[in-house]
Amino acid sequence: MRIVTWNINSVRARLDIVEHLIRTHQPDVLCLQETKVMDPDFPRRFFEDLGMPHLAIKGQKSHHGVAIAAKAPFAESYSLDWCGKGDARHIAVKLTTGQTVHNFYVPAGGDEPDPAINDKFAHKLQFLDEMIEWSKKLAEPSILVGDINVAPHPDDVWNHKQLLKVVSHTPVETDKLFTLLDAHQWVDVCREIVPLPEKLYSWWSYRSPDWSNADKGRRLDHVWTSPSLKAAIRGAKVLRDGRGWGEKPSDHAPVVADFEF
DNA sequence: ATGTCTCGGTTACCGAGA
Repeated sequence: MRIVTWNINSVRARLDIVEHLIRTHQPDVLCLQETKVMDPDFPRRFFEDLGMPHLAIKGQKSHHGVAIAAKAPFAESYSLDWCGKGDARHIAVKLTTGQTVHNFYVPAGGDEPDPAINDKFAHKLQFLDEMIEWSKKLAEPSILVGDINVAPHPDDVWNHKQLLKVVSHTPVETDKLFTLLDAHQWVDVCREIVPLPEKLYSWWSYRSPDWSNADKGRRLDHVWTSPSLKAAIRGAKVLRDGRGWGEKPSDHAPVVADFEF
């Protein structure tokens, strides 16, 4: 079972590289974030034609939006609301093999890491708090993927010291992420395969010219599993090359995880 | 402070969000 997560930064603007990902890496379950499309306009036919006709989508106009496409049917699917905002940041599917896949797009949090003056940062912290409470009560076996918008470890960013005051790597965010990991004893799948202190990133800003050479990356995209699924992990990798696919790449690379089930 | 993208509203650019 191959599960891939990718922040696509508008699915309709990047159908060419979504097709490339599906053809070259053959995910069984593809989780997308920032689809930026309302549900009636989602390119269903495109995924059907590529052999992934089973879709669970939660979109809204212009911003956010999540989707799961799969080769095989789901047992069920649903979306949860976070922070009472009614926005499109979560979609879940229960696989017929028994595991539930939760696909998240956590708020980015704006520029200023101070909840007193930045509502977007306050929203991000509240969102993570709700994920912590939810994780405490969550049933196994679960898989959590998506753009969490936090790079937890010093080796998840290109320069730990320089990023301590930059939203995505501030202590208040990384502390919450470790509390969140603890809340379900989540297994950080990529770090099982690529252990610390090796550097590992999944996002490189559009604003950094020559992104690959500069390599000012951050690991914002994650795949976590319940403890009971740890023995089923068979591999994981960030498709770094994916950051450069197409004429107009996403600023995120796809993350691939393989399981024996 | 800057850099660069997408989307949508009102246009052949601009503001917001990331």
